[in-house]
Amino acid sequence: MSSSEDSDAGEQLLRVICGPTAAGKSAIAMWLAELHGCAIVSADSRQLYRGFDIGTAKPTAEEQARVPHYGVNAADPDERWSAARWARSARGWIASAREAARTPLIVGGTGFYISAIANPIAAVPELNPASRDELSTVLAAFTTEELRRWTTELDPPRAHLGRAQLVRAVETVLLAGRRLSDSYTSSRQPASVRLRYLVVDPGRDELRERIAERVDAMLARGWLEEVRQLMRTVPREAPAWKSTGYSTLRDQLEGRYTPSEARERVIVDTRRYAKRQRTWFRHQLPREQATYLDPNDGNARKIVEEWWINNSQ
RNA sequence: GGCCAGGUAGCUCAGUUGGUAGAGCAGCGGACUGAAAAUCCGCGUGUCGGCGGUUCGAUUCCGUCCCUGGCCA
Repeated sequence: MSSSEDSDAGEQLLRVICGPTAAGKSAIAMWLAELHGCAIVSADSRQLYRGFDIGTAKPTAEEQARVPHYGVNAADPDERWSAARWARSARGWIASAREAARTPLIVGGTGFYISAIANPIAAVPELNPASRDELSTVLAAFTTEELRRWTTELDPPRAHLGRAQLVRAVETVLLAGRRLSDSYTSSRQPASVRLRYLVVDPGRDELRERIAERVDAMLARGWLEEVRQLMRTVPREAPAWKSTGYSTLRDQLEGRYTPSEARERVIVDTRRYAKRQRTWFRHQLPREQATYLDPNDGNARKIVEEWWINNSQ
């Protein structure tokens, strides 16, 4: 098949396969990709990082040989990425796929990144990196409650958010003299692409089992050894270490957990991550753009095929 | 079979000198505009092993039965 069905209509239509971790997105994506000659664009904030392979469930070399993948191994472990940066890159990957006559298929669990394709992250004031580093050292000493009170004064619409957001709101006001929330309201731009989501979700109980099985499979494939290697080359504070499980296995290797404690911890952390993802996909997606799929549904294949056809421009 | 210890939330346990109970972990719900596998906000979800008795009132006291662990036979 060719990508001509999707090319040059005024607005791009993009198919997205998303859903919580371990839901079975990849299997469906690989099937569709081989059937329709797609390239897969990984929308995953962790598969980005080189060297973090087993624990991030990266597509295998064999899968990457069968279907071209973008967005995998695109960053060094100590690089700090962002939704805006990812969306910018993704536009390039999508264009490359089309140039290669392949239909781009976005696949991944990082909903925030995906939504940034359709709703570009607002342009915000550039902050001087040196001042920002200096300020964040100072802010690190404040409790979250203190930062929240401060944000209530400086940028009220941001005051209900989490610590990471509070810090950024305060930094922006202090260093740029502007409220972040003002940037959002003033720079609303019309979406340049239309997304059609297939949300893969087998449900809480099934997910629970799949997560435990997958963590065990990852450990059996040498995840611990991978972490041991990474500890030699990747700085302790590198963003890639925030990937679920990695710092726990590092703790195990440093003797702070027994193997069974670490395994349990990783499974629980993964479950919590999946829960947050499910909440996100339940509420943050435009309802009319989303099709929800239980991969164990007897009609799953048919639903996927219909979803593909109905979103062919 | 006898003796001892124990049976309270999904798990590990605390507690009530009689007024239907609370911690940790697990779990559930939610937020999300340049860290998003991040960062935060909210919520005890319970036949206090069963059945009788005493009592205005029993998870608590008494009896009995069941279950678990240990010791002795």
